Amino acid sequence: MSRNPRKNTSPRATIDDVAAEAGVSIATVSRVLNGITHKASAKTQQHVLDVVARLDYRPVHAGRALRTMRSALVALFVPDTSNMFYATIADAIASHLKDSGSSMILCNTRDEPAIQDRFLEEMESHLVNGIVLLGAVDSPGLRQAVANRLPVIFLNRRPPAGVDAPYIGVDNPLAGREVAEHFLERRWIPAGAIHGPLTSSASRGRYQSFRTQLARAGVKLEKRFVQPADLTIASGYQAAVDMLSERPYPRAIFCGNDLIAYGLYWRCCELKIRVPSELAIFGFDDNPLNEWLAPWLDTVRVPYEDYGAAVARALSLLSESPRRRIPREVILPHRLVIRR
Amino acid sequence: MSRNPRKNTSPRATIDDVAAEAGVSIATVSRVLNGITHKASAKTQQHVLDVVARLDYRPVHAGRALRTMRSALVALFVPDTSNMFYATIADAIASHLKDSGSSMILCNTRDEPAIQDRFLEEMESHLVNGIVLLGAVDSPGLRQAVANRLPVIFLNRRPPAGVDAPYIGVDNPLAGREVAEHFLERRWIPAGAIHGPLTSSASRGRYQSFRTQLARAGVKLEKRFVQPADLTIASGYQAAVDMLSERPYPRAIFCGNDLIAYGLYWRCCELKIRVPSELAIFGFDDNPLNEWLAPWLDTVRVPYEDYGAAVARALSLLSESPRRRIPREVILPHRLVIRR
DNA sequence: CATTATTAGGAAAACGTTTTCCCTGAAGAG
DNA sequence: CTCTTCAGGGAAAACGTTTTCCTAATAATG
Repeated sequence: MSRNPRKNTSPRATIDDVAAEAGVSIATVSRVLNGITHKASAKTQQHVLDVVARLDYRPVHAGRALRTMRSALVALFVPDTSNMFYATIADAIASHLKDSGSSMILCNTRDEPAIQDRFLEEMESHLVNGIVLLGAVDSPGLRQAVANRLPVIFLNRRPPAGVDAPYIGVDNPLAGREVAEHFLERRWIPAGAIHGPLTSSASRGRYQSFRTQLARAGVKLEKRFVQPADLTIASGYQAAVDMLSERPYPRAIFCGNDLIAYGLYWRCCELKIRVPSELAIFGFDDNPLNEWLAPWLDTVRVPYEDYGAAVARALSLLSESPRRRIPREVILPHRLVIRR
Repeated sequence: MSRNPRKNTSPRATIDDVAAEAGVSIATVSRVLNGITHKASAKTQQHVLDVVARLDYRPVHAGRALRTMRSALVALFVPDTSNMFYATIADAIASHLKDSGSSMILCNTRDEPAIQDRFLEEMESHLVNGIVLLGAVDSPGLRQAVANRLPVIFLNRRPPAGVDAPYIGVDNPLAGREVAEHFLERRWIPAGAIHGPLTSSASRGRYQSFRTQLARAGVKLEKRFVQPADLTIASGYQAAVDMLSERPYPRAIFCGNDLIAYGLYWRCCELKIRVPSELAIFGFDDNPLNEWLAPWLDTVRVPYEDYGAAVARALSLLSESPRRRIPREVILPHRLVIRR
């Protein structure tokens, strides 16, 4: 019978109300709701479910979390919310999480270690079931978190050296080589590159293997045709200003991501450089806006949609067997997108 | 002294550990951490804080939530995560929430009532401190939620008729009138419009007062120069295909938002219509990408940044005085952005 | 028939907080 | 000196779950 006979004043029914109304104990209600079928007869189960529906009972997560020390929450860390590429991945992940009953807390780290660490602490306090680091940056708190066995997953950027945690992403070095091959086929020489921060494994992998693959074919990147940039439009624009300060221009430029490519394109417009006939631009990510706003852009398509399922799968493995071996990395397929 | 002498095996310290270590009761620890200064001497407070720091203690939210029936969570409902306009607002809100110690759960409703209702139920179970509806859609669950006194706030779109809840947003009808005035000044006649779903108070307000203001000056919108669309690029493109199927074209078109304008622009490019000299395009929102990708677009700037503070403020009012009168609406200033 | 195994379910402990009482000692008022 | 007030702090209840034991009745086995 109900444990707590006090009448419930709030508009919401609790498990006690359900138990009282159904004439069973709260243990039974809990078990039925959690699908523990072998502890209650079919008749009882159905009866409880009926009462649950009638009272519109829904368990409060806090109670469950307190008992099980696991919440129905997953945190997604994103370095830049304004990048649609990340937004799309966030959406894919959120929709898969919803299928497994979890909600997603969004944390914008702005690529700053201090902010990331504050969020890591906060998410630990929330007992989140997973911390998905889309574009993590190295930080003391990150290493601490992994050491404390927090359920972290690295997305898109590999864990920093010495940190052992699962990784999901594309094969950046392979993609970089393929882009180089494309440059060579098209005789896009001299070639240039505006690469992202080399502290990021993704940016580094793309750029370095692009460069070495060209070198293998005897093509050197001129020093002034290589510029670093942050992964933003503004930064790409600035790099373009520097690189295109005098002629001759490179025949084509490989950019660390699509936003950099947007910035470069803007500068090309200002300089009346025709894209791609005069100067071709190659990006990375295949930002969903490209189709409409950047038909001039060749790029590497990263399979957003697949991220959602991959993350959901990794998280479920992580939670059901925190200590067992789970795949250390999942490599998703990319694809070069060449626009006419 | 400590209530629970059992040794804590987990890596994380609990309030019991802190109390034991500091030689005080858990009540005192709790009070110190919550800033109840008049229940502990300054010396005790400092001592407790020292121990808290030494043990790296951080309260588990679930315990607190269970006791207080309020979590440190706020839900943000968004109709379309892939719209950078919404992403930017989400970011502004999240960063203000973080300042007040809350985290943000992101819910993508896809503008569908059924999905919105599922999220509403889920968020109620999470005991969220606020549900911020950025672009709400009418639904049974929404009315239920307001009736149940859930802490909802309407952003950008007003609550549906008969629903009493606070609203934060711009003055859409005023903006629509101003755009009409601009059209008249520039002699942009004949004018056209691709408006968003008229079920949305925002889309309706913009479009209708644009139309009536033109009418007041004796300018009628021709029927074939008015098309409905969803607030997406693809839908804007489709509307443009229909509207521009034959000449003559309108001199300028007012779009329900910037994404529609992007779709329209794409069609103009296909048809070799010069923008804006031949056909001017006016959008709404001032998508952050415009600066770089859509220099041809005039638009209405909605003050993203102000949304964060306004929401944080409304939420704090809502939580500290759930029944007291709080402002029924907060109107933020907009501004016409006219690009050369 | 006597024993054992199984099924169905309940009582109560636990999870980590906050908060309501309550108590003690000391200071202040008369 | 007695009475009141107040500052400082503790014990324990409560929040809503899940889960570990435990028990009673029934079914299976010898």
